[in-house]
Amino acid sequence: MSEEAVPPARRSRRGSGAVTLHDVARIAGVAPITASRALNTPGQVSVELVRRVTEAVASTGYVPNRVAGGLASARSRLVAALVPTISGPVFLGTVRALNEALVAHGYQLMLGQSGYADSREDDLLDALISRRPDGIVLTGIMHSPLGRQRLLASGIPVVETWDLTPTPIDMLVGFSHVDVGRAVVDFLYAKGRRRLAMIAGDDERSKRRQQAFHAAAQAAGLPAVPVITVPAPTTLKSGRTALAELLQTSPDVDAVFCSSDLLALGVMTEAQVLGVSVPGRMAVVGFGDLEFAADLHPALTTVRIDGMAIGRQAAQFIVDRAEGREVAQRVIDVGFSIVDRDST
Amino acid sequence: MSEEAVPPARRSRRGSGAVTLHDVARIAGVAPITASRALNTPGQVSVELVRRVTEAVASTGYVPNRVAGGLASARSRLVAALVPTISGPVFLGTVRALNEALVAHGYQLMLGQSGYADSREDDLLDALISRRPDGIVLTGIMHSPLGRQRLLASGIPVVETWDLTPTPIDMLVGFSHVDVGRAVVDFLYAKGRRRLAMIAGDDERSKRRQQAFHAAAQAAGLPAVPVITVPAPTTLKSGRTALAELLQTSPDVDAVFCSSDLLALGVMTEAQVLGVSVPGRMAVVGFGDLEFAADLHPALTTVRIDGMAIGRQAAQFIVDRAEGREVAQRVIDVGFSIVDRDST
DNA sequence: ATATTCATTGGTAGCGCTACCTTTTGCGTT
DNA sequence: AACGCAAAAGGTAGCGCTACCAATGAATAT
Repeated sequence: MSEEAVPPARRSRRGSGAVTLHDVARIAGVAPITASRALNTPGQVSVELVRRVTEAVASTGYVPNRVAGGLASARSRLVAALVPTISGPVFLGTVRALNEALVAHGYQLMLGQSGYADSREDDLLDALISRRPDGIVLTGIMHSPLGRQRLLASGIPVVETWDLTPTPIDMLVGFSHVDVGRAVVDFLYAKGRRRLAMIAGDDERSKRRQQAFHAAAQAAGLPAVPVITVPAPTTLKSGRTALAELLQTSPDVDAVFCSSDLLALGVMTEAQVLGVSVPGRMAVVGFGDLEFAADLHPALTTVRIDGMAIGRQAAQFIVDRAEGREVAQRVIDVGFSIVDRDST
Repeated sequence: MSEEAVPPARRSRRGSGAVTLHDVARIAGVAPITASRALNTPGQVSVELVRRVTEAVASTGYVPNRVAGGLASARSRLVAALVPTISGPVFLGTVRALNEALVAHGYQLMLGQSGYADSREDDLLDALISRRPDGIVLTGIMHSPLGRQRLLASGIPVVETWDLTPTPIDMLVGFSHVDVGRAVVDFLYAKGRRRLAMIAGDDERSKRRQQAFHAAAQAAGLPAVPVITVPAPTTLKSGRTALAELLQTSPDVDAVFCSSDLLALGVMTEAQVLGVSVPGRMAVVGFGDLEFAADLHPALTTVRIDGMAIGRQAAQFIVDRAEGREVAQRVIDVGFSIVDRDST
């Protein structure tokens, strides 16, 4: 006689309790899919419905769940950046500009710090790929064959930066470290310097600059270039100790090319302590043109890299790819310049 | 007579084509859910099956899709960090340590840069919340009422850092800027300095230190403290110009408290140019104890904040919450110390 | 008047994973 | 031999959103 017992209108057993797009749609009196369009592609929905949906969003405090959106659309709108360390000020401008450009397009940046050791890089790469980012930006070039294979297999757009290579994985924004080494030799030679030295970090790119520097000096008929290698990341302190060591072994050096501005600051600090006049007895050239370089005393001559431009271009590459546009020019050389200030 | 036509074994209309957990399970000859457990909670699965699943993973190059996992489990394993700018070196150590600690627990860090203007903060907050992070770390305190409400409503664990407040949103790791201002006055007074000045960034926390500095000097019966305010983020350049300006109006100042080490470096640079001896005629105190402070010449006396400890503790807070552990002590004062070096 | 287009709205079916529950298996107990 | 019980394995049903397709009606073309 009695109806079958009504099934206990059981509330979804999971569910965060947060406002969902369905709630918004119900309140606005439209279908969920219409609410989705009203928010994502309002051009496809009548003005009236967009208004109602917008109102419902405001009244509920709805914040879309982009985890769900990402799963459904296979576009996470997340981009991963892989840097050796965020502490080194060199890549900071790149990361900042990258982040700003991405946020402007509705993307978010995930940070990955590999350390200067390659070993952790592969694990980190898997952790990042598991988030299915729409792009991966590497500072430097991926050398590990496993890493390359992993990236290729993932199908995720990749931008390598801060270097050039004839065999990029995908896209690239960088400049030639070999050219930098050569250009600094030419620059110092033109200034009348003949006894050149270099203080270089032990990372891949520093080494490349150092070798080119060495080779160019030799080609110019200059005496052998003493090189002091310091561990990455470079610091003011290692600049100081490196100069002290350098002057011990090669007291007649008249120009030092440092592989970072921080190193150069250390060199200038130590020079002042030792009573070595800059640029009088010794010229100093830095690398990076960090914000403080222009305001040191003496103002630091340095190799200027537009790290922010690198970041912006990397963001552009990835956004273009994510929106389905073909990237015509996959390799961009942003070049560099030597900013001639008072330390040379 | 004939069987019904076999439905066209239509390949899923979407799908990225990537290897999924189902593929792995099929190859290992187990149910998908068992494969999931073999990877996430291997203790619940027999050794034999774990081995087969692991093998299948290796043979296919499977990388789990944490977007899907995050949706299903309502745990994204993503943490958002909101900083004014990544360029200011002050928070860098915190972000680095935070990231390292999070990665060690399988979490990934998302970066949000609000700029020093509050206006963009609310939008950015929504963008971050839409990713449903398992935690949000703020550098500084959230003051915007809208932002506070948004955060509270989201139910996401929040850690405010680098400051103290009687009304934290949730959890907090910081120290008292007021105490810093006072302590530096005491320190300089004990060193015999009487004509104190301050060069302060125009951000919230600098201002608080500055006011306390001012008040403490007054309380000690010292003459009025001239203050030069410079825009955030602070730079070496603004330190130089600020000192020049300061000496113009108050030539008899014998101690300057700078609201960042970079500012202090600028002050020392300018002092050297102007022939003002440090610490002879003027003492300089920085803030932050950045890596380079100890190696300047003269070595910089500065307020040491353990930014990395702040980052690690913030990570601990969030991981604890995410794993369902109750956080007993929600507010941690990491304190500070004055590192007495040669500039005072 | 009919066919054809287009703009707008809605319905269905997943995306790849895990929470929750059920079933099966292996083993010791009485 | 029947039972109980824990461990191991599997089934089902979503998480909240969007791609794809279908339906509707209005406007235009023939």
